Amino acid sequence: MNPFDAVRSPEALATVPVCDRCGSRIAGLCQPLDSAALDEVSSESQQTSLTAHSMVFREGDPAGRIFTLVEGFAKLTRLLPDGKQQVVGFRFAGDVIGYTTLPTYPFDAELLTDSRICRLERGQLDALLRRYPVLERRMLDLCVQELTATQEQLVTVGRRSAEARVAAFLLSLVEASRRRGKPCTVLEMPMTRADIADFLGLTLETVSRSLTAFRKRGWIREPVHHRVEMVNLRAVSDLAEGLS
Amino acid sequence: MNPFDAVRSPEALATVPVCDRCGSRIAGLCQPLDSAALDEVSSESQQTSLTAHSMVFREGDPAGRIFTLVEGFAKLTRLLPDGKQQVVGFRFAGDVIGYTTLPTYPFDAELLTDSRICRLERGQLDALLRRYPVLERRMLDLCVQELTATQEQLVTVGRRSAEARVAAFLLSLVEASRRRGKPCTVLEMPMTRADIADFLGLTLETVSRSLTAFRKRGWIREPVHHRVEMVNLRAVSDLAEGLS
DNA sequence: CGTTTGTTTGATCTGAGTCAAATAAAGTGG
DNA sequence: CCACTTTATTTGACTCAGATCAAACAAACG
Repeated sequence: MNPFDAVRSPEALATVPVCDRCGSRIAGLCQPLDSAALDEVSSESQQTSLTAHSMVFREGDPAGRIFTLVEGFAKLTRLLPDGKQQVVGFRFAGDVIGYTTLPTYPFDAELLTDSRICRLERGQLDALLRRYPVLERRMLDLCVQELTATQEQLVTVGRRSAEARVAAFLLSLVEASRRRGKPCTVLEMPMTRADIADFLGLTLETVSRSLTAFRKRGWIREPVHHRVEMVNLRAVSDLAEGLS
Repeated sequence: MNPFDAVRSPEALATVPVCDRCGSRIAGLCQPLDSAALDEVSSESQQTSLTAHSMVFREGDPAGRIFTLVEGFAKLTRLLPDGKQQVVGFRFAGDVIGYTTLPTYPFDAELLTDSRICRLERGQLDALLRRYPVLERRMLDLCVQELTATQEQLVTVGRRSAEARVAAFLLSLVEASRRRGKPCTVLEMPMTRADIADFLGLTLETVSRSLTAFRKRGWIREPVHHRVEMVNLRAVSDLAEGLS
């Protein structure tokens, strides 16, 4: 009855059926739907595999589709008038990409790795929204979540030192991994130093220097390219909090 | 029919009845309601006058109410672990404050001036949402708007020089004034240099120096305290865009 | 009218940007 | 599979925008 219950009782999610297309018990759009509804969504949505560096959509494209990232990593970027890019966020398996009430997408979405994405046409989405009003609430929840995360990011970029920003970024990777149900200390990190820098409002050299410093202090390891191991999570989070 | 139409046709807003309590043809929550619905909301909402520096709510308070700022100015802030504050946004007459699907407010809301606010209990809001499903869509629209603005702010704070940030801030005041239907070159600016600095990720000294520089270049004037006159809007917006 | 709070301005310092060059890794086509 | 190109990362030297520290001034306030 109370439309806020969905958020108040996250433990209820465990009982929700999982969309076999989107695999999205985690964070996807379909989370609040029952099995019948899931079948309908499944039958209307298209799943595709795309290679790294594909554009899911571009800033300014008519926002005609909504996507769930089933497998892989993506970055969301805006192009500045002076040609530089600002990364406004990263997306992980289970995340929804491209839901907006605006007529066009407000940023580029580019895949960082080979990925599978689940695609839903806006017309179909509208029909689903009419049939399952709970979905509209779901979209609002996702939007609030994203807004809160963006405000958090604003604090990080606005007030923290370079190393603290990089530390906060590493923690956000840990958090994203936890959300996907893999609370593991070895994390995929498919973004380049330049991507991270554009996300944090730094230069790629400064990001590199910070990560090198963390490595030398024994806080992290990079066993292979595009993978970090968090050795001393405590030290990293203290630095991120500014308690250095 | 199409739930996105509300956003696609902003010109339709002119025909929407105005909430006499909230005065919110501009941006308020009640915008999409018809007269009958407005009467119901009016009878259930409370209007109060509050003095400058009152807290509308604090970060972490149970999010039991939603507010419309009828008259006045507010700032939204988050407190960092190290005690510094980040201003995540300013709010103007007509804006909604405190709508969230989270169980608690994610930031402080403090009034900058004597203000009138319209208050709605969450239980009443839930009832309204059930009765007027269009309101849920409205909340989603507002959330998307806010998200877009916050991402914009992220770009400003992450990538622009100090003067460009201050210029962008001034432009956002102009834009907010325009949204309230007063496209005027003399603007209320009730926030202190420290507030602006905390919003832009700068120090108050740097904000002061930037504004002084703009004044010396004849781009702005400050006829009285807490009021700016935009003399050369073009110069300011060129600087904000980084075309300086 | 004294006190508090906000603003301006100056002098100095420093964290992160810039420029540059050396590796290292990942593609790519023969 | 290997030479060759391209792209990503690291490291060093130098610079500068903006922070910090400090003090004078102005406005608001009780």
